[in-house]
Amino acid sequence: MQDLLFDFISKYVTLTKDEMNDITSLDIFRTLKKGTILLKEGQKSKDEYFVLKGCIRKYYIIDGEEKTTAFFTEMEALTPHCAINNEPSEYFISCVEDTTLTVANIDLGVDLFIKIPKFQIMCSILSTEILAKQQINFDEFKTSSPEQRYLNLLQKRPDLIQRVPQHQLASYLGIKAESLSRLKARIFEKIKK
Amino acid sequence: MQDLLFDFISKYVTLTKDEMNDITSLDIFRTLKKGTILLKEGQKSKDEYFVLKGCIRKYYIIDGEEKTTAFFTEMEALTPHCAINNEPSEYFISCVEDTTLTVANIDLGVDLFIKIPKFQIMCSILSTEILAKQQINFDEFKTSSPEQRYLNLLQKRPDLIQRVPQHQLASYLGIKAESLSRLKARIFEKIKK
DNA sequence: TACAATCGTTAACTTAAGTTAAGAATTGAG
DNA sequence: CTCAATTCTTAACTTAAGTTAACGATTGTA
Repeated sequence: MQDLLFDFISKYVTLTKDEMNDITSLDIFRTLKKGTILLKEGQKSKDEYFVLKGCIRKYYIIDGEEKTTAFFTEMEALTPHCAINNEPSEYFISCVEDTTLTVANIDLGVDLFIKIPKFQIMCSILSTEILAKQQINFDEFKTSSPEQRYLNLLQKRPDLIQRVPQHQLASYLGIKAESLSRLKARIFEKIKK
Repeated sequence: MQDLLFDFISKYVTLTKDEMNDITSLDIFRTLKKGTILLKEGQKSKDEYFVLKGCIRKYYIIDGEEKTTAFFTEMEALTPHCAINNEPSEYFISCVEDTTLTVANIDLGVDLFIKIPKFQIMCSILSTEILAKQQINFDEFKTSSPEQRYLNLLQKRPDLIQRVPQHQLASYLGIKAESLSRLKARIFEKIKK
């Protein structure tokens, strides 16, 4: 399982055997059951997550309703806002499936930067990449209808539609579960003709 | 006008007189007329912008229609996607008002990093800040209705509503201009009661 | 100043999302 | 295996956004 992490890292920087051992000895790998809550609203935590296998989701509870705003699957990283600003979290993070991930305290990350300076390079590349992706996602979301968003998701992350409960997917698309059902039926009608 | 830039920088790092002179001598300040187009779809450019006074907007043309996805006002920076990936731009950038900004080639930015290493620190702080803001904005957008988005904007960026054409504001809120007019009338009705 | 273009609003009508409720299918726990 | 909870879909109705068109106000330009 750790190999998944090292394969990922190797795309950005080359680690020595010693450095890999340093990382392994940190004991940051966790396997969690579906439904496990990693972070709750109001909670302070400095943990960052990197998904190796499985899927986690970020959601708000607004007026008693869950609003899912993001999913993170294999090789995706999530640094909760509260880990940066040290304020109580405004959202929840939980496992959509049984999930294996790394849980790294953000301060421990800083230690690593000292021990393995090339990690800084990787992180600055990664954060640029994530920001760019984020901006494109936001633009696409703003400029398209729920139906277009669904079709777009079908192209870009077809796996998500299969592995995620539909009511979570609906709020991820900015609509209600009932609307998603109708929307899918509508699309299916069009294809049939 | 340059003082605005140095005031901004001073929040992150302290520059010496020499360093300030280095920056001034780069001749990166531009004042542009309302309506000036900084970047067109399909164009390749390595320029990054930092608004000192005025307002610029980023928009797509989709099926012949302008879709505005972002505004940048005083002390906000915009690095177009094409400046990073060196692909033709997918969107336009133009001046909403007469605008003074810095235009810096991204390669020139790299030179600066070598000449003034502390700029790297500032940039990594800035990119973390921007990513965090971006994520919160996206979450707010996803979890709220057009009406809530408008009310939210009224709280957070009341100036935008005044200085920006309503049809541009509408697409920024993810709706059509006519819907924005109705939405405002609706809100006004509620307040009147 | 005069004329054209752009802009903002209103109205009537269409389409799709929100709401409420119900029921079938699936999942999970005991 | 069984029962309860969760999930997904469908339906009927409401609300709001999209569409098309018109019109007055504002802006920019010749």
